[in-house]
Amino acid sequence: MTLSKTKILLAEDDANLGSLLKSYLDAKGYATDLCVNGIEAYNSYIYEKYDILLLDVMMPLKDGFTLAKEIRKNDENIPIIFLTAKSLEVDVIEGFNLGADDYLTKPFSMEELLMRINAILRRSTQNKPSLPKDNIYKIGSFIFDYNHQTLTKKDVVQKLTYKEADLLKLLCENGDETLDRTIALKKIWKDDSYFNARSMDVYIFKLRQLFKSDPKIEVLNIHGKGFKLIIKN
Amino acid sequence: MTLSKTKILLAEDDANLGSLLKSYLDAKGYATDLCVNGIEAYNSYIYEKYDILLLDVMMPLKDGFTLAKEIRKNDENIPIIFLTAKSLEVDVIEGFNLGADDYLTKPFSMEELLMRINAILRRSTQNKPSLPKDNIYKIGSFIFDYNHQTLTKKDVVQKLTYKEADLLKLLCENGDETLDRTIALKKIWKDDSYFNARSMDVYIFKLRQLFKSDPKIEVLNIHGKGFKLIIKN
DNA sequence: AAAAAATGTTAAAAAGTGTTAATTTTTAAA
DNA sequence: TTTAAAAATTAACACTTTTTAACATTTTTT
Repeated sequence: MTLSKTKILLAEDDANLGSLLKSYLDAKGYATDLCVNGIEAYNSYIYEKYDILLLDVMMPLKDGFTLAKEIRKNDENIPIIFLTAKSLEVDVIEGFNLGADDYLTKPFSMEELLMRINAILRRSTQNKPSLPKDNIYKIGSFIFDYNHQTLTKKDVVQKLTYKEADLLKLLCENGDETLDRTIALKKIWKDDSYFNARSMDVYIFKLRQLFKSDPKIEVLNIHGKGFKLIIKN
Repeated sequence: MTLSKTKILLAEDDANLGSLLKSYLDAKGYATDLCVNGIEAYNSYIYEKYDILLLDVMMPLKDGFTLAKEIRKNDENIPIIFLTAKSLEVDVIEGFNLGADDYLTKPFSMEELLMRINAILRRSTQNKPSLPKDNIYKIGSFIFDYNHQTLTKKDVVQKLTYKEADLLKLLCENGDETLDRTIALKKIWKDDSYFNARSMDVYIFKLRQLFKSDPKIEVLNIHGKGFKLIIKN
């Protein structure tokens, strides 16, 4: 399963900064389209579906504010971050009045930009159509319902404990990627220590017990990294 | 009808800046609680329900980052803006890693702060369940009226005790989030002790008894954390 | 190949919760 | 003010979940 990447539209007329940002963001796993002026950016926006827009305010042909105004006519909701060298108060206010989610003044660190992008995406993608999260996963011949903490096979309902359910959910969410030990420990146990790690190993064992009736399901250990849930067919 | 205001928790040890911000925000229609140190802010957080937290990073007794870490254990989702005089890169990164939504470096204009608060609230309140009218909640086939302390099914009216009603209200307010034991104990019993915790367990049992005629309603225990009211469909 | 590190497995200890009933405290009626 | 009823707390015991400990096995490093 290939998870589709988050799409970013970057409108920046400074070629150096633009390509630097694009390659940084792409390296971080995003799919970034770089446009060098407002017209080009608008065309890209029309033809592609983006998750977030990074707009330079001062650009040739069409400035960032005008561009944002046009885009907002189509989409009230798409996240926008303005990037600008100007730090005049009035501009910041105007930016936010256009429904901006953030307003960064150059120079900024790329890492901070990344953090801010993620902070916004965290909120904007969780409110997507699938609003009430079902949290129901199909695992081989089993149905795993996280909200009700149950694992069902045919008509046999198995009640899961909180930790079992949490760990299984993390494994499910990771698809065929490896779930890192440290990530799981921080998310579920809130702390990555020796004993918590051993506790997690016990839970991995318990999950394997739960699934042992279905030989197609395997909780694979990646030595020194973590675990991966694979469903053979 | 009095529309309830958006509640802001402002933790700022500089008394001048603090009261300036509070009066500005209050004038803009928010209900702002000002705390002058991290401990006080944590207590306010426990006892009140806020829509957004503005945390100074450097505060006496407990710094903003530590405070945020503790709060995040209870609520992964509540919006947090850090306010700080430090502009060191590493702090910004740490702030966002704690799940911050924004990070403002002093001095900032109050208008910009307001804009940033609104930009975040716009996204975070989108998926909030609409507030119940007059403290009346629909729970599966039951109607729970907090003001009258009654639980009604069809035409059968059950009178609830104070503690039953208080606890049920907290569970309802939490939606499908887990109601933390410690939070419930501090809010209802005013003190988190062993015996109060056992008392609360007895009340959980009583609530389950009240709902046992509707198998779709479940008061789920999250081991070591608290309880969660879920309505199956 | 031996040592070290990581993981698998099982069992016991510790912590937390469910349930019932007795006791104490509070409330409201006489 | 006294007293019965209701509400809340405390106690007791059963049970569940999680952690810790111990030892076996596998994988990686030296």
